[in-house]
Amino acid sequence: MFPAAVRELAGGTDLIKRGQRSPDVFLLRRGWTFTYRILPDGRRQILHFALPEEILNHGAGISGVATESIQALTDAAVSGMPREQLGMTARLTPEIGHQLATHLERCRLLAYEHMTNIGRRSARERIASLLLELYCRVHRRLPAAPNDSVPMPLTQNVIADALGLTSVHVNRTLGGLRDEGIARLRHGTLHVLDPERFVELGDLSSELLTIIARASERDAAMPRAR
Amino acid sequence: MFPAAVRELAGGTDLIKRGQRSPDVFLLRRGWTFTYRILPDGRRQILHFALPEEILNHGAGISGVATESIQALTDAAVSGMPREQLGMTARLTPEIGHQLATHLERCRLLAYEHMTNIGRRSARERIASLLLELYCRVHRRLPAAPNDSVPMPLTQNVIADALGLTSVHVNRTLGGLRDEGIARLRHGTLHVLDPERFVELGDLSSELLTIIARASERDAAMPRAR
DNA sequence: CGTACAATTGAAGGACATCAAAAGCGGTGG
DNA sequence: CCACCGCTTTTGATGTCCTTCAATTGTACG
Repeated sequence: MFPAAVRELAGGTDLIKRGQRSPDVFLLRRGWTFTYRILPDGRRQILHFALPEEILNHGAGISGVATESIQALTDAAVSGMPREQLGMTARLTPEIGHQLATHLERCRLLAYEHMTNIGRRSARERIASLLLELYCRVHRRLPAAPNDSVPMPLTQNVIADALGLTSVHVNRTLGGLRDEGIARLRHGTLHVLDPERFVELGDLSSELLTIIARASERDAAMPRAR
Repeated sequence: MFPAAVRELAGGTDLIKRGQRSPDVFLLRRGWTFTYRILPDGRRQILHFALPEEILNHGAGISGVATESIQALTDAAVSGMPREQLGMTARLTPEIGHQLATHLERCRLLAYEHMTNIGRRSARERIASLLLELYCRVHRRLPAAPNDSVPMPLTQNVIADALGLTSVHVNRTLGGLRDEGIARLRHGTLHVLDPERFVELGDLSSELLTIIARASERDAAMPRAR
Protein backbone atom coordinates (compact mmCIF):
# COMPACT_ATOMS: atom_id res chain seq x y z
CA MET A 1 0.00 0.00 0.00
CA PHE A 2 2.81 2.41 0.73
CA PRO A 3 5.17 3.02 -2.18
CA ALA A 4 8.47 1.22 -2.14
CA ALA A 5 10.42 4.47 -2.45
CA VAL A 6 12.07 5.35 0.82
CA ARG A 7 13.58 8.50 2.20
CA GLU A 8 16.63 8.18 4.40
CA LEU A 9 16.93 10.21 7.59
CA ALA A 10 20.07 10.68 9.62
CA GLY A 11 19.61 10.42 13.38
CA GLY A 12 18.88 13.81 14.89
CA THR A 13 17.27 15.35 11.81
CA ASP A 14 13.65 16.47 11.65
CA LEU A 15 11.23 14.71 9.37
CA ILE A 16 8.48 17.19 10.17
CA LYS A 17 8.76 20.62 11.70
CA ARG A 18 5.84 22.06 13.61
CA GLY A 19 4.06 24.73 11.64
CA GLN A 20 5.19 23.33 8.30
CA ARG A 21 2.71 22.20 5.73
CA SER A 22 2.95 18.42 5.73
CA PRO A 23 0.46 16.81 3.38
CA ASP A 24 2.11 13.39 3.56
CA VAL A 25 1.67 10.50 5.93
CA PHE A 26 4.68 8.27 6.44
CA LEU A 27 5.34 4.67 7.21
CA LEU A 28 8.44 4.18 9.31
CA ARG A 29 10.48 1.44 7.65
CA ARG A 30 13.57 1.39 9.80
CA GLY A 31 14.88 3.17 12.89
CA TRP A 32 13.12 5.00 15.72
CA THR A 33 11.59 8.47 15.71
CA PHE A 34 9.93 10.68 18.28
CA THR A 35 7.28 13.38 18.20
CA TYR A 36 7.96 16.49 20.29
CA ARG A 37 7.17 20.06 21.13
CA ILE A 38 9.38 22.95 22.09
CA LEU A 39 8.17 25.69 24.42
CA PRO A 40 9.07 29.29 23.61
CA ASP A 41 11.95 29.20 26.12
CA GLY A 42 13.43 25.98 24.80
CA ARG A 43 12.00 23.39 27.14
CA ARG A 44 11.20 20.24 25.20
CA GLN A 45 8.49 17.64 25.72
CA ILE A 46 8.68 14.36 23.87
CA LEU A 47 5.17 13.12 23.22
CA HIS A 48 5.51 9.83 21.41
CA PHE A 49 8.10 7.31 20.27
CA ALA A 50 7.56 5.51 16.98
CA LEU A 51 9.07 2.15 16.09
CA PRO A 52 9.39 0.51 12.67
CA GLU A 53 6.14 -0.36 10.90
CA GLU A 54 4.33 2.52 12.54
CA ILE A 55 2.58 5.41 10.90
CA LEU A 56 3.98 8.93 11.25
CA ASN A 57 2.25 12.25 10.97
CA HIS A 58 -1.28 10.91 11.00
CA GLY A 59 -2.03 14.10 12.90
CA ALA A 60 -1.92 17.45 11.14
CA GLY A 61 -5.15 16.08 9.81
CA ILE A 62 -7.43 19.01 9.46
CA SER A 63 -5.45 21.97 8.27
CA GLY A 64 -2.56 20.06 6.77
CA VAL A 65 -0.16 21.96 9.02
CA ALA A 66 1.91 19.93 11.46
CA THR A 67 1.13 20.62 15.11
CA GLU A 68 4.18 18.74 16.36
CA SER A 69 7.68 18.10 15.14
CA ILE A 70 9.00 14.63 14.39
CA GLN A 71 12.68 13.80 14.67
CA ALA A 72 14.72 10.72 13.83
CA LEU A 73 16.19 9.25 17.01
CA THR A 74 18.45 6.90 15.09
CA ASP A 75 19.22 6.72 11.41
CA ALA A 76 15.89 5.88 9.84
CA ALA A 77 14.02 5.30 6.62
CA VAL A 78 10.46 6.26 5.81
CA SER A 79 8.16 6.12 2.83
CA GLY A 80 5.40 8.64 2.37
CA MET A 81 2.09 8.97 0.65
CA PRO A 82 -0.39 11.84 0.36
CA ARG A 83 -2.85 11.99 3.20
CA GLU A 84 -5.84 11.95 0.86
CA GLN A 85 -4.70 8.76 -0.73
CA LEU A 86 -4.44 7.02 2.62
CA GLY A 87 -7.91 8.21 3.57
CA MET A 88 -9.26 6.98 0.27
CA THR A 89 -7.65 3.59 0.61
CA ALA A 90 -8.93 3.25 4.14
CA ARG A 91 -12.44 4.00 3.00
CA LEU A 92 -12.32 1.52 0.14
CA THR A 93 -10.72 -1.43 1.88
CA PRO A 94 -12.16 -2.05 5.33
CA GLU A 95 -9.11 -4.06 6.29
CA ILE A 96 -6.84 -1.03 5.96
CA GLY A 97 -9.39 1.22 7.56
CA HIS A 98 -9.58 -1.03 10.56
CA GLN A 99 -5.83 -1.19 10.81
CA LEU A 100 -5.66 2.58 10.75
CA ALA A 101 -8.34 2.90 13.40
CA THR A 102 -6.46 0.45 15.59
CA HIS A 103 -3.32 2.48 15.18
CA LEU A 104 -5.05 5.70 16.18
CA GLU A 105 -6.59 4.00 19.18
CA ARG A 106 -3.18 2.69 20.14
CA CYS A 107 -1.71 6.18 19.98
CA ARG A 108 -4.47 7.51 22.17
CA LEU A 109 -3.88 4.80 24.75
CA LEU A 110 -0.15 5.47 24.74
CA ALA A 111 -0.73 9.19 25.16
CA TYR A 112 -3.01 8.62 28.15
CA GLU A 113 -0.55 6.15 29.62
CA HIS A 114 2.25 8.71 29.33
CA MET A 115 0.11 11.43 30.81
CA THR A 116 -0.64 9.25 33.81
CA ASN A 117 3.02 8.44 34.03
CA ILE A 118 4.22 12.00 34.05
CA GLY A 119 1.44 13.30 36.22
CA ARG A 120 1.21 10.75 38.96
CA ARG A 121 4.28 8.56 39.19
CA SER A 122 7.70 8.94 40.77
CA ALA A 123 10.85 9.18 38.67
CA ARG A 124 11.63 5.49 39.30
CA GLU A 125 8.20 4.41 38.21
CA ARG A 126 8.17 6.67 35.18
CA ILE A 127 11.46 5.39 33.91
CA ALA A 128 10.61 1.77 34.53
CA SER A 129 7.25 2.28 32.89
CA LEU A 130 8.70 3.85 29.75
CA LEU A 131 11.43 1.27 29.39
CA LEU A 132 8.99 -1.55 29.96
CA GLU A 133 6.58 -0.13 27.42
CA LEU A 134 9.29 0.11 24.80
CA TYR A 135 10.56 -3.34 25.64
CA CYS A 136 7.08 -4.70 25.04
CA ARG A 137 6.62 -2.76 21.84
CA VAL A 138 9.84 -4.16 20.44
CA HIS A 139 9.47 -7.75 21.59
CA ARG A 140 5.69 -7.89 21.62
CA ARG A 141 5.78 -9.59 25.01
CA LEU A 142 6.79 -8.99 28.60
CA PRO A 143 10.38 -9.64 29.65
CA ALA A 144 10.59 -13.09 31.13
CA ALA A 145 14.11 -14.33 31.78
CA PRO A 146 16.85 -12.52 33.71
CA ASN A 147 19.10 -10.64 31.32
CA ASP A 148 16.55 -10.48 28.54
CA SER A 149 17.68 -7.54 26.48
CA VAL A 150 16.41 -5.29 23.74
CA PRO A 151 17.85 -2.48 21.61
CA MET A 152 16.84 0.87 23.08
CA PRO A 153 18.61 3.82 21.50
CA LEU A 154 17.60 6.44 24.06
CA THR A 155 19.95 8.96 25.58
CA GLN A 156 19.28 9.98 29.15
CA ASN A 157 18.43 13.41 27.87
CA VAL A 158 15.72 11.98 25.62
CA ILE A 159 14.30 9.96 28.48
CA ALA A 160 14.27 13.10 30.61
CA ASP A 161 12.37 15.11 28.02
CA ALA A 162 9.87 12.32 27.56
CA LEU A 163 9.19 11.98 31.29
CA GLY A 164 9.33 15.54 32.54
CA LEU A 165 12.62 15.11 34.39
CA THR A 166 16.20 16.35 34.05
CA SER A 167 18.89 14.19 32.53
CA VAL A 168 20.87 14.39 35.76
CA HIS A 169 18.03 12.93 37.71
CA VAL A 170 17.42 10.28 35.07
CA ASN A 171 21.05 9.34 35.40
CA ARG A 172 20.88 8.90 39.15
CA THR A 173 17.61 7.00 38.96
CA LEU A 174 18.91 4.67 36.26
CA GLY A 175 21.94 4.16 38.48
CA GLY A 176 19.59 3.11 41.26
CA LEU A 177 17.77 0.62 39.07
CA ARG A 178 21.11 -0.80 37.98
CA ASP A 179 22.55 -1.06 41.50
CA GLU A 180 19.42 -2.72 42.76
CA GLY A 181 19.66 -5.30 40.03
CA ILE A 182 16.40 -4.38 38.34
CA ALA A 183 17.42 -3.15 34.91
CA ARG A 184 20.37 -1.62 33.14
CA LEU A 185 20.48 0.67 30.12
CA ARG A 186 23.87 0.85 28.38
CA HIS A 187 25.14 1.61 24.93
CA GLY A 188 21.68 1.65 23.45
CA THR A 189 20.64 -1.68 24.93
CA LEU A 190 18.29 -2.39 27.81
CA HIS A 191 19.13 -5.38 29.98
CA VAL A 192 16.33 -6.54 32.22
CA LEU A 193 18.07 -7.97 35.27
CA ASP A 194 15.04 -8.88 37.36
CA PRO A 195 11.98 -9.25 35.13
CA GLU A 196 9.54 -9.67 37.97
CA ARG A 197 10.46 -6.55 39.88
CA PHE A 198 10.87 -4.61 36.66
CA VAL A 199 7.39 -5.48 35.41
CA GLU A 200 5.89 -4.71 38.78
CA LEU A 201 7.58 -1.34 38.97
CA GLY A 202 6.66 -0.48 35.38
CA ASP A 203 3.02 -1.34 36.06
CA LEU A 204 1.76 -1.27 32.48
CA SER A 205 -1.99 -1.14 32.17
CA SER A 206 -3.42 -4.36 30.93
CA GLU A 207 -5.17 -2.62 28.04
CA LEU A 208 -1.87 -1.45 26.73
CA LEU A 209 -0.49 -4.96 26.78
CA THR A 210 -3.60 -6.15 25.01
CA ILE A 211 -3.21 -3.56 22.31
CA ILE A 212 0.43 -4.41 21.87
CA ALA A 213 -0.42 -8.07 21.63
CA ARG A 214 -3.14 -7.33 19.12
CA ALA A 215 -0.76 -5.35 16.96
CA SER A 216 1.40 -8.43 16.97
CA GLU A 217 -1.41 -10.70 15.79
CA ARG A 218 -2.27 -8.28 13.06
CA ASP A 219 1.26 -8.18 11.77
CA ALA A 220 1.46 -11.92 11.82
CA ALA A 221 -1.79 -12.25 9.90
CA MET A 222 -1.19 -9.58 7.31
CA PRO A 223 1.58 -9.47 4.77
CA ARG A 224 3.26 -6.10 4.93
CA ALA A 225 4.07 -3.91 2.00
CA ARG A 226 7.80 -3.91 1.51
CA MET B 1 -28.33 12.45 14.65
CA PHE B 2 -28.20 11.52 18.30
CA PRO B 3 -31.53 10.41 19.73
CA ALA B 4 -33.46 12.91 21.77
CA ALA B 5 -33.62 10.59 24.78
CA VAL B 6 -31.28 11.74 27.49
CA ARG B 7 -29.83 10.12 30.54
CA GLU B 8 -29.35 12.26 33.62
CA LEU B 9 -26.17 12.02 35.67
CA ALA B 10 -25.66 13.44 39.13
CA GLY B 11 -22.34 15.17 39.69
CA GLY B 12 -19.74 12.74 40.97
CA THR B 13 -21.21 9.61 39.41
CA ASP B 14 -19.46 7.54 36.77
CA LEU B 15 -20.88 7.32 33.28
CA ILE B 16 -18.28 4.75 32.27
CA LYS B 17 -16.09 2.59 34.44
CA ARG B 18 -12.79 1.37 33.12
CA GLY B 19 -12.91 -2.29 32.23
CA GLN B 20 -16.66 -2.24 31.63
CA ARG B 21 -18.11 -3.15 28.29
CA SER B 22 -19.32 0.12 26.82
CA PRO B 23 -20.73 -0.24 23.35
CA ASP B 24 -22.30 3.22 23.30
CA VAL B 25 -20.93 6.57 22.33
CA PHE B 26 -22.44 9.58 24.05
CA LEU B 27 -23.13 13.17 23.25
CA LEU B 28 -22.80 15.41 26.26
CA ARG B 29 -25.90 17.60 26.32
CA ARG B 30 -25.42 19.49 29.54
CA GLY B 31 -22.82 19.73 32.31
CA TRP B 32 -19.13 18.91 32.41
CA THR B 33 -17.45 15.51 32.64
CA PHE B 34 -13.89 14.28 32.91
CA THR B 35 -12.04 11.18 31.82
CA TYR B 36 -9.63 9.67 34.33
CA ARG B 37 -7.54 6.76 35.48
CA ILE B 38 -6.84 5.37 38.90
CA LEU B 39 -3.53 3.71 39.73
CA PRO B 40 -3.54 0.55 41.85
CA ASP B 41 -2.67 2.57 44.96
CA GLY B 42 -5.39 5.15 44.46
CA ARG B 43 -3.52 7.99 42.75
CA ARG B 44 -5.75 9.59 40.14
CA GLN B 45 -4.89 11.23 36.85
CA ILE B 46 -7.51 13.26 35.04
CA LEU B 47 -6.93 12.99 31.31
CA HIS B 48 -9.57 15.09 29.65
CA PHE B 49 -12.39 17.48 30.43
CA ALA B 50 -15.50 17.40 28.25
CA LEU B 51 -17.90 20.31 27.81
CA PRO B 52 -21.42 20.30 26.41
CA GLU B 53 -21.79 19.29 22.75
CA GLU B 54 -18.77 17.05 22.95
CA ILE B 55 -18.57 13.35 22.27
CA LEU B 56 -17.83 10.93 25.09
CA ASN B 57 -16.37 7.48 25.01
CA HIS B 58 -15.22 7.59 21.42
CA GLY B 59 -12.33 5.50 22.70
CA ALA B 60 -12.90 1.91 23.77
CA GLY B 61 -13.04 1.55 20.05
CA ILE B 62 -11.50 -1.78 19.29
CA SER B 63 -12.50 -4.23 21.96
CA GLY B 64 -15.59 -2.40 23.15
CA VAL B 65 -14.14 -2.33 26.66
CA ALA B 66 -13.56 1.07 28.21
CA THR B 67 -9.92 1.87 28.88
CA GLU B 68 -10.70 4.92 31.00
CA SER B 69 -13.44 5.94 33.37
CA ILE B 70 -15.66 8.94 32.77
CA GLN B 71 -17.26 10.84 35.62
CA ALA B 72 -19.74 13.69 35.76
CA LEU B 73 -18.10 16.76 37.26
CA THR B 74 -21.41 18.58 37.61
CA ASP B 75 -24.92 17.33 37.15
CA ALA B 76 -25.07 16.39 33.51
CA ALA B 77 -27.18 14.92 30.76
CA VAL B 78 -26.06 12.69 27.91
CA SER B 79 -27.65 10.83 25.06
CA GLY B 80 -26.11 7.69 23.67
CA MET B 81 -26.06 5.67 20.52
CA PRO B 82 -24.38 2.38 19.59
CA ARG B 83 -20.87 2.79 18.35
CA GLU B 84 -21.59 0.92 15.12
CA GLN B 85 -24.38 3.25 14.25
CA LEU B 86 -22.14 6.27 14.65
CA GLY B 87 -19.48 4.67 12.48
CA MET B 88 -22.09 3.87 9.87
CA THR B 89 -23.48 7.37 9.85
CA ALA B 90 -20.01 8.83 9.63
CA ARG B 91 -19.25 6.68 6.61
CA LEU B 92 -22.47 7.54 4.83
CA THR B 93 -22.55 11.28 5.39
CA PRO B 94 -19.14 12.89 4.86
CA GLU B 95 -20.21 15.93 6.83
CA ILE B 96 -20.61 13.90 10.00
CA GLY B 97 -17.48 11.94 9.29
CA HIS B 98 -15.49 15.11 8.99
CA GLN B 99 -16.96 16.47 12.18
CA LEU B 100 -15.99 13.28 13.96
CA ALA B 101 -12.47 13.40 12.57
CA THR B 102 -12.14 16.99 13.70
CA HIS B 103 -13.24 16.00 17.14
CA LEU B 104 -10.71 13.21 17.38
CA GLU B 105 -7.97 15.52 16.17
CA ARG B 106 -9.00 18.06 18.75
CA CYS B 107 -8.76 15.47 21.50
CA ARG B 108 -5.30 14.48 20.34
CA LEU B 109 -4.16 18.08 20.39
CA LEU B 110 -5.57 18.60 23.85
CA ALA B 111 -3.87 15.47 25.11
CA TYR B 112 -0.51 16.61 23.77
CA GLU B 113 -1.03 20.06 25.19
CA HIS B 114 -1.76 18.57 28.60
CA MET B 115 1.25 16.30 28.39
CA THR B 116 3.50 19.24 27.65
CA ASN B 117 1.86 21.11 30.47
CA ILE B 118 2.39 18.44 33.06
CA GLY B 119 5.83 17.48 31.87
CA ARG B 120 7.53 20.77 31.34
CA ARG B 121 5.75 23.63 33.05
CA SER B 122 5.72 24.99 36.59
CA ALA B 123 2.65 24.79 38.78
CA ARG B 124 1.77 28.43 38.01
CA GLU B 125 2.00 27.87 34.30
CA ARG B 126 0.11 24.61 34.42
CA ILE B 127 -2.78 26.10 36.30
CA ALA B 128 -2.93 29.21 34.14
CA SER B 129 -2.74 27.08 31.04
CA LEU B 130 -5.57 24.79 32.09
CA LEU B 131 -7.82 27.61 33.19
CA LEU B 132 -7.10 29.54 30.03
CA GLU B 133 -7.82 26.52 27.88
CA LEU B 134 -11.14 25.94 29.56
CA TYR B 135 -11.99 29.63 29.35
CA CYS B 136 -11.40 29.49 25.61
CA ARG B 137 -13.35 26.30 25.18
CA VAL B 138 -16.35 27.81 26.91
CA HIS B 139 -16.26 31.25 25.35
CA ARG B 140 -14.63 30.29 22.05
CA ARG B 141 -12.29 33.25 22.34
CA LEU B 142 -9.49 34.62 24.49
CA PRO B 143 -10.34 36.67 27.56
CA ALA B 144 -10.15 40.33 26.63
CA ALA B 145 -11.48 42.70 29.27
CA PRO B 146 -10.49 42.80 32.93
CA ASN B 147 -12.96 40.83 35.02
CA ASP B 148 -14.18 38.70 32.14
CA SER B 149 -15.56 35.64 33.81
CA VAL B 150 -16.70 32.15 32.94
CA PRO B 151 -18.31 29.24 34.81
CA MET B 152 -15.64 26.77 35.83
CA PRO B 153 -16.90 24.07 38.17
CA LEU B 154 -13.52 22.67 39.21
CA THR B 155 -12.50 21.88 42.75
CA GLN B 156 -8.87 22.40 43.64
CA ASN B 157 -8.58 18.67 44.05
CA VAL B 158 -9.76 18.11 40.49
CA ILE B 159 -7.29 20.66 39.19
CA ALA B 160 -4.55 18.93 41.14
CA ASP B 161 -5.35 15.53 39.67
CA ALA B 162 -5.47 16.96 36.18
CA LEU B 163 -2.11 18.68 36.50
CA GLY B 164 -0.05 16.26 38.53
CA LEU B 165 -0.03 18.40 41.68
CA THR B 166 -1.47 18.25 45.17
CA SER B 167 -4.58 20.19 46.10
CA VAL B 168 -2.61 22.02 48.79
CA HIS B 169 -0.17 23.32 46.27
CA VAL B 170 -2.94 24.21 43.85
CA ASN B 171 -4.51 26.21 46.62
CA ARG B 172 -1.35 28.17 47.33
CA THR B 173 -0.66 28.74 43.67
CA LEU B 174 -4.20 29.92 42.99
CA GLY B 175 -3.78 32.21 45.97
CA GLY B 176 -0.70 33.64 44.31
CA LEU B 177 -2.51 34.25 41.03
CA ARG B 178 -5.28 35.97 42.94
CA ASP B 179 -2.98 38.14 45.06
CA GLU B 180 -1.03 39.20 42.02
CA GLY B 181 -4.21 40.27 40.30
CA ILE B 182 -3.98 37.78 37.46
CA ALA B 183 -7.00 35.55 37.90
CA ARG B 184 -9.34 34.34 40.57
CA LEU B 185 -11.29 31.09 40.84
CA ARG B 186 -14.18 31.15 43.30
CA HIS B 187 -17.46 29.36 43.75
CA GLY B 188 -17.19 27.68 40.41
CA THR B 189 -16.46 30.85 38.47
CA LEU B 190 -13.20 32.04 36.98
CA HIS B 191 -12.59 35.77 36.98
CA VAL B 192 -9.80 36.92 34.72
CA LEU B 193 -8.36 39.98 36.43
CA ASP B 194 -5.53 40.79 34.04
CA PRO B 195 -6.23 39.22 30.64
CA GLU B 196 -2.87 40.11 29.17
CA ARG B 197 -0.71 38.56 31.88
CA PHE B 198 -3.08 35.63 32.16
CA VAL B 199 -2.91 34.80 28.47
CA GLU B 200 0.85 35.18 28.47
CA LEU B 201 1.26 32.90 31.46
CA GLY B 202 -1.15 30.33 30.04
CA ASP B 203 0.75 30.28 26.74
CA LEU B 204 -1.74 28.28 24.70
CA SER B 205 -0.34 26.92 21.48
CA SER B 206 -1.73 28.71 18.48
CA GLU B 207 -2.93 25.45 16.95
CA LEU B 208 -5.13 24.85 19.91
CA LEU B 209 -6.68 28.27 19.56
CA THR B 210 -7.19 27.58 15.89
CA ILE B 211 -8.93 24.32 16.58
CA ILE B 212 -11.13 25.94 19.18
CA ALA B 213 -12.00 28.69 16.76
CA ARG B 214 -12.74 26.16 14.06
CA ALA B 215 -15.05 24.25 16.35
CA SER B 216 -16.86 27.49 16.84
CA GLU B 217 -17.27 28.13 13.11
CA ARG B 218 -18.48 24.62 12.62
CA ASP B 219 -21.10 24.97 15.28
CA ALA B 220 -22.22 28.25 13.84
CA ALA B 221 -22.52 26.78 10.37
CA MET B 222 -24.21 23.54 11.31
CA PRO B 223 -27.51 23.10 13.07
CA ARG B 224 -27.02 20.87 16.06
CA ALA B 225 -29.19 17.91 16.93
CA ARG B 226 -31.22 18.81 19.98
C1' DC C 1 -27.97 23.61 63.31
C1' DG C 2 -25.15 19.93 62.22
C1' DT C 3 -22.89 17.29 58.74
C1' DA C 4 -19.88 16.81 54.73
C1' DC C 5 -16.95 18.59 51.72
C1' DA C 6 -13.92 22.35 49.90
C1' DA C 7 -10.67 25.94 50.84
C1' DT C 8 -7.03 27.71 53.60
C1' DT C 9 -2.93 27.99 56.43
C1' DG C 10 1.42 26.45 58.97
C1' DA C 11 5.48 23.68 59.64
C1' DA C 12 8.71 20.39 58.11
C1' DG C 13 10.58 17.12 54.83
C1' DG C 14 11.77 15.12 50.43
C1' DA C 15 12.10 14.49 45.56
C1' DC C 16 13.88 16.58 41.98
C1' DA C 17 16.36 20.71 39.87
C1' DT C 18 20.36 23.55 39.14
C1' DC C 19 25.15 24.47 38.68
C1' DA C 20 29.54 22.81 37.78
C1' DA C 21 33.02 19.77 36.57
C1' DA C 22 35.18 15.36 35.46
C1' DA C 23 35.33 11.12 33.05
C1' DG C 24 33.95 7.82 29.35
C1' DC C 25 33.23 6.95 24.54
C1' DG C 26 32.86 7.02 19.51
C1' DG C 27 34.35 9.27 15.48
C1' DT C 28 37.76 11.87 12.51
C1' DG C 29 41.89 13.37 10.79
C1' DG C 30 46.70 13.89 10.93
C1' DC D 1 48.01 4.81 16.13
C1' DC D 2 47.37 8.67 18.72
C1' DA D 3 45.37 13.28 19.47
C1' DC D 4 41.55 15.70 19.42
C1' DC D 5 36.66 16.79 19.31
C1' DG D 6 31.83 16.55 20.59
C1' DC D 7 28.48 14.15 22.94
C1' DT D 8 26.86 11.37 26.67
C1' DT D 9 27.35 9.70 31.21
C1' DT D 10 28.58 10.28 35.85
C1' DT D 11 29.28 12.55 40.27
C1' DG D 12 29.14 16.28 43.97
C1' DA D 13 27.18 20.16 46.35
C1' DT D 14 23.49 23.06 47.05
C1' DG D 15 18.94 24.94 46.42
C1' DT D 16 13.91 24.95 45.73
C1' DC D 17 9.51 23.63 44.30
C1' DC D 18 6.27 20.81 45.68
C1' DT D 19 4.60 17.29 49.03
C1' DT D 20 3.10 15.58 53.38
C1' DC D 21 0.84 15.94 57.65
C1' DA D 22 -2.25 18.27 60.43
C1' DA D 23 -5.46 21.50 61.87
C1' DT D 24 -8.68 25.42 61.15
C1' DT D 25 -12.02 27.97 58.59
C1' DG D 26 -15.48 28.57 55.13
C1' DT D 27 -19.58 27.05 52.45
C1' DA D 28 -23.48 24.37 50.78
C1' DC D 29 -27.24 21.59 52.07
C1' DG D 30 -30.90 18.84 54.42
